Amino acid sequence: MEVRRDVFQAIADPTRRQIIAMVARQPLHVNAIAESFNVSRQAVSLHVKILTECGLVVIKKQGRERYCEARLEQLEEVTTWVDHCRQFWATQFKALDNYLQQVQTDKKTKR
Amino acid sequence: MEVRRDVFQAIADPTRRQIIAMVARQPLHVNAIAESFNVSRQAVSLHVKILTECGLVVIKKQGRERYCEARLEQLEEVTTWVDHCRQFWATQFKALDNYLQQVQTDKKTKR
DNA sequence: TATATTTGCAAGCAAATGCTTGCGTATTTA
DNA sequence: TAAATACGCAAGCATTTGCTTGCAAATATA
Repeated sequence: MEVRRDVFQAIADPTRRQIIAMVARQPLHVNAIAESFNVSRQAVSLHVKILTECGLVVIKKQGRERYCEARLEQLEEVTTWVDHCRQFWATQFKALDNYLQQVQTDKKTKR
Repeated sequence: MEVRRDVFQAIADPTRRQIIAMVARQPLHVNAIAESFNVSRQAVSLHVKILTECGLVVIKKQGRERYCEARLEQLEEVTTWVDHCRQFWATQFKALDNYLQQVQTDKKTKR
């Protein structure tokens, strides 16, 4: 059974984020990606491997080259989590609003 | 000058994501957070510190307790990046669409 | 078929990460 | 004032991460 990589962890690395942004524009093979970075080809290759392991990138073999294509559906997990948190957050402030309004009403009633 | 922590790195850890989700619902002090986890108070304290360093959480002192409040504006950086990538991605497919449509048109013209 | 190119895999290593334990400090409570 | 509570800091340690170098496999080219 394959251990599913964590998408959040995958995008934590700035180099990997750059790679994702690059292949989102257009599919690229590993060497083409590596040319844009100062690290070795193997380092890039490893980053790509991590990205494929969490489904953010898929490899299409074409002869001896391997093209990396972005699969950004996986980023859904990230936006979903962010939205989730934001929703709670908004609710929290709404509750505060309600409370303040209540205080205001009480004041009026008292007066 | 303070070294700004990376938001992406901050949310890479599942424990920290949980902490963010918790304090997004309501402010909590460190011990209250720690009770929900199996790790030590100090471990949680360290996670909170990391979260404050990247601005996702602010500490409000109240007596001897320190309340952690969420500051989710910082998550903007994450959603912005995701949207950015998605936009390129969509453009890529649009380009493919245009190409296919062109091929189709050419066929018709030829015929 | 011999050589060049693209790539993955494995070993090794320094730095970062996440955790624990022990101790000190500030604040509250008895 | 003395004890309890909430918390940060620092040291120590195992694991993970990110990188490099060396080598082997697959495919293309001469």
